Amino acid sequence: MSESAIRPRKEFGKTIAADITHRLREEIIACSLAPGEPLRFDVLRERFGASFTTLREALTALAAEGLVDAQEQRGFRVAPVSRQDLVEVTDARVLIEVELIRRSIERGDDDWEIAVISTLHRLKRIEQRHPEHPLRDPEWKIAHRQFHQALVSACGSATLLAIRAELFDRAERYRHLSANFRPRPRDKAGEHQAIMQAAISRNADLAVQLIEAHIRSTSDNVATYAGHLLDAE
Amino acid sequence: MSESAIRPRKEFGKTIAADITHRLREEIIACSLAPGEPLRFDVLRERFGASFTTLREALTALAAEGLVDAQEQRGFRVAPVSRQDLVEVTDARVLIEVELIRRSIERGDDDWEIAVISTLHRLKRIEQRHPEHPLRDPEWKIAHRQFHQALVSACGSATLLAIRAELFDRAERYRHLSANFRPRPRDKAGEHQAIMQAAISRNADLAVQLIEAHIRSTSDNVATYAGHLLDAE
DNA sequence: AACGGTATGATTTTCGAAAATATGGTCTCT
DNA sequence: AGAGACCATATTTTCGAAAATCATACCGTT
Repeated sequence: MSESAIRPRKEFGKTIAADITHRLREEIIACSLAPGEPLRFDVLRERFGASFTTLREALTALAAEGLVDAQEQRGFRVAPVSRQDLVEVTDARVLIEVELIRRSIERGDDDWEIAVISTLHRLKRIEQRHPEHPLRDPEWKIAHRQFHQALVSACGSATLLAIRAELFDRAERYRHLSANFRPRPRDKAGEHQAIMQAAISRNADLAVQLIEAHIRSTSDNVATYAGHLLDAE
Repeated sequence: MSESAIRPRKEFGKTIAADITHRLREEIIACSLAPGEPLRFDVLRERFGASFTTLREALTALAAEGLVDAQEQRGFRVAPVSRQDLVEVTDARVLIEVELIRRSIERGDDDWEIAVISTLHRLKRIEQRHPEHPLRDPEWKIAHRQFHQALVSACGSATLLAIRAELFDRAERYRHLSANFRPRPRDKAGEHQAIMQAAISRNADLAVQLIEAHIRSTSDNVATYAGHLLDAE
C-alpha cells in the first residue's frame, strides 16, 4: 500500500516537494490562501522559496486531494468553495466516518481505547487553558484532529482512512471559513465527551448517531455563518 | 522513440504531464507495468519521451491515486499488490458503490435510464462480436467501465464519484492480474443484465444486492486465480 | 571473518533558462 | 460601435544540466 505517499503530512524535510505540499495544504485549509485565489508561480516562488517544477509537483498533489483546482494551460488556483461542495463533503464524510466508527468499535483493542481517551483528555485540557475561540488556536486544531483520528484508527482499512483524511481536510477548510463570523462556539466539548463514552462502552448505534449529528451540525453552522461567502463565488 | 514523436501532442488533455499521467495510469492498471516494479527515470524518459520533471509530476499525481508508491529520496515504484489491499479496495468499493446506486436510482431521470441501457447494449454487442476472453479486449474494458459509470452517474455527488473512480481503477488492476490465470470468464453478461433491470425498474434493494455480489465475486475470483501473485510480494 | 568507514557510481531531486501558450490591447475594416 | 486579426506582454509548461542523495564495493583495522 502507498499510504505514506497519499499523506506525507508528518514527514518534514525529506524532499522539498513534500515539505511544500505540506505547507501549502496547511495554508489552504486555514484559508490564509483564500478559496478561488489564483496561485501564480512568481508569487509562490517568492513565498516558499522553491523552483517552478517543485511547486508544480506540490500543486499537482494537492489537486488530486481536491484542495487545488488545476486549469490546464491556465495555471492553478485554490479550490473554490460552494454550498454544493459543502453538502457533498458533508454527505461523504457521514457515509465514511459512520462506517469507520462502527468498524473501530467492533475491532478496537486496549490501545485504541487508550488513544481515544488520551486524545480527548488533551483536547479538553487545551480548551480549559484557552477558553477563547478554539479554531484559531493551532494547538486545539491538532488535538481536535487527533481525537477524531483516534476514534476511527482501529477500523483496519488504510484505504478508507486515507479517503477519510482527505474529506476531513476539505471540511476543516469550511470550518475555518465560518470561524471568523460565528459569534461563539457551541458546546463541542460535551459532544466529544459523549462520543468518547459511546465508543468506549461499545455502543455502536449511539456513537454513530452522535457522530452524524456532530458532522451535520458543524456543516449547518458553516452554512449559516459563512453562507454569504459560499454564494459569492 | 518514434512512436512518441508521431503521437499527437494532445491525446488526453492539453499538457504533456496530463497525457503522461493518463498513459502511465493505463499501463499500471493493465499490469503492463508490474506491481512493485521500480519506475526509474531513465527508463520512463526513454519510454514516454518526457523530461524528469514532467514525469515526476505524473508520478506524484498517480501516487495520490494509490497506483504508485512514492518512496522519498528513493524514487517511485508501481504500487504493490497484496491480499490485504485487495480486501480493502473491495470493501471500500462495496460501501461507496452501494450508496451511489441507491442515490442514482432515487434521482435518475430519463437521460440516466437511456445511458444505462445504451452502455449495456454496447457492452453486450462487443461480447457477441468477441466471444473470447473479454478483459484482454480494450474495447470491452472501456464499455464495461462506461456501463458501471452510467449506473452511478445520477448520484449527484462529484466528490463521491471521484472516489469511486479511483477505487474502480485500483480494482481493475487486480482483475487484470488474474485474467491471465482464470480458465474461463464467468457469466458477467447475465449479471450486468440483471443489474440494469433492477436499476431501471427502480428496485433499489435488489440492485444493491446484485452489485455487492458482483463486486465481491469478482474479488473472490481474483483471490482464487491470482492468489500466488498476492503472496509473493 | 566481522566491522566500520569511505570512495565511487548510479539515481533521484532541484533548479533556472527556454519554449509554449494564454491574455490583453491596438488597429483595421465593415 | 462591433467583430476580427494581429502584436506585445504575462504566465505557464517543459527541458536538460547540476546538486543532492542513495547504494555498493572496497579497504584497512580489530
